[in-house]
Amino acid sequence: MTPNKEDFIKAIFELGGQTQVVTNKDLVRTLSISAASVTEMNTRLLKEGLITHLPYQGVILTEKGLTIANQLIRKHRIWEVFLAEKLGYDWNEVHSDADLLEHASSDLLIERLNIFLGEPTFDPHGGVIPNKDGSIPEIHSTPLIECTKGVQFKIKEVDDQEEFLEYLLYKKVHLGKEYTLVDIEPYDGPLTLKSTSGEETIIGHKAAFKILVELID
Amino acid sequence: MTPNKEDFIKAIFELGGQTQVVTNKDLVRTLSISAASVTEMNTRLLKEGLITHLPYQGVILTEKGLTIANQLIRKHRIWEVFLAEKLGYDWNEVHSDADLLEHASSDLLIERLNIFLGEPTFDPHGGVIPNKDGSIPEIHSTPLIECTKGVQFKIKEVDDQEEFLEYLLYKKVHLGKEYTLVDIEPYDGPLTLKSTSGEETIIGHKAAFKILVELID
DNA sequence: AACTTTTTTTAGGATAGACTAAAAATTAAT
DNA sequence: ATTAATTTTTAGTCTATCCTAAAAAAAGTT
Ligand SMILES: [Mn+2]
Ligand SMILES: [Mn+2]
Ligand SMILES: [Mn+2]
Ligand SMILES: [Mn+2]
Repeated sequence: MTPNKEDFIKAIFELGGQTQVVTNKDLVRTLSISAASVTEMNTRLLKEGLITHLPYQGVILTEKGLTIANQLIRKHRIWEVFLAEKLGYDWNEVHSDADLLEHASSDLLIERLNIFLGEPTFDPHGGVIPNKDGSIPEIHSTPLIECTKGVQFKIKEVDDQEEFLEYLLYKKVHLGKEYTLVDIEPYDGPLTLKSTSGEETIIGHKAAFKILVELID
Repeated sequence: MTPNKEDFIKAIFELGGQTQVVTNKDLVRTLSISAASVTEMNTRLLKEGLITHLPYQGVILTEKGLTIANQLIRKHRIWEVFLAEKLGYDWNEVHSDADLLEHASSDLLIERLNIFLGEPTFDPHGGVIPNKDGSIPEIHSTPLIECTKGVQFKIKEVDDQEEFLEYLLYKKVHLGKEYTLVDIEPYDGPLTLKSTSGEETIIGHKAAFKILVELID
């Protein structure tokens, strides 16, 4: 296993490759490599039994590939917790360093780091940290976009694109914060949130897809 | 710069390449690669102006190469401090993980980690941590082998080969510990040390080359 | 159904790194 | 001074990863 293969498998997973066929096009866009390189990498991973390949359609992860993806994500997210909690990174800064460190971490290192961090369950974006064996703890949260006017909720997880995190930082939206959804405009209009302390925040319709919340009874 | 090049330059430095010519043979032994691969890497580094090459003799680091070596050693040693102090590694365990992490560390990460660790001066083996700009703080210690019978000293630095560190762990020799050199046998014989608490430790002649001490007046 | 656009694959190359085997140069030993 | 042993270099391959350009297949449009 090499860093490139690991990142490739992780990309397939993040594009839904556990359940759906992921197209070469998507991987070209995500990894910023040529279409030819994607075809090549597919061939390699197929030979190693990490993916199933449907010619001219795309790829799906095998059980083996899925385990590798989740173990890499475990490393990535544990490093993110370290960077955020111990080194004072903001949540929009952690991604690129964790993306390198994840490939330079022995299993022993990760386990010791995990203990040092107090065996966290979530990364700084609310992403759940997979178990050592590659399995994933069950989580129970709803996309904000599916909420109806009037409900109360708590922020549980957000998309980890750097620009989106900067946007949330600007909007003062962070994990654990509680709001009431006071308004949601039709025709893909904006959402108005009101925090427990009374400030109102307006966020765009598309942002509401990238925020997962837990409803408060 | 790639991990391989970095490690190669570091190896040249550790073999004395700042001042002496380092032979291909030495690099073959240190890096466990073929002689042909050493010649090849020499050609590459020469082209980049990181080394001076004397055909059929060996290589010396240029200023540029030296800076890269010291900056890599800085990263390596800062990681070693982290592994030992925060994750509970013994001093014989830190090397291999630090050897990977050093290549996956942005400058920003290292500076933040350095601050988190309290800007340490030495690594767990007493090796001095180079400055950010690649310069090296002056240090003042003597090889134990050069000490004479009767002197008192404090352990300042030890060779960082894994087996040697295990040996020292077994002999209960650690950084900062103070001893009196009660006996040193002629004909490359053993040395007898007596700690302040009274225990006597006998160590081999060759081990005394790998231990640096500071004399206590 | 035929034409156009998009996507995937193939073909042909490039670079970094590492290997073995053979040739050339240097050093050591008669 | 030869010969022998060691070390370095060259030549020829290999794998992983990336690329561009062209061909083939699939999807979209009239
Ligand atoms: Mn990565
Ligand atoms: Mn994350
Ligand atoms: Mn290294
Ligand atoms: Mn060290």
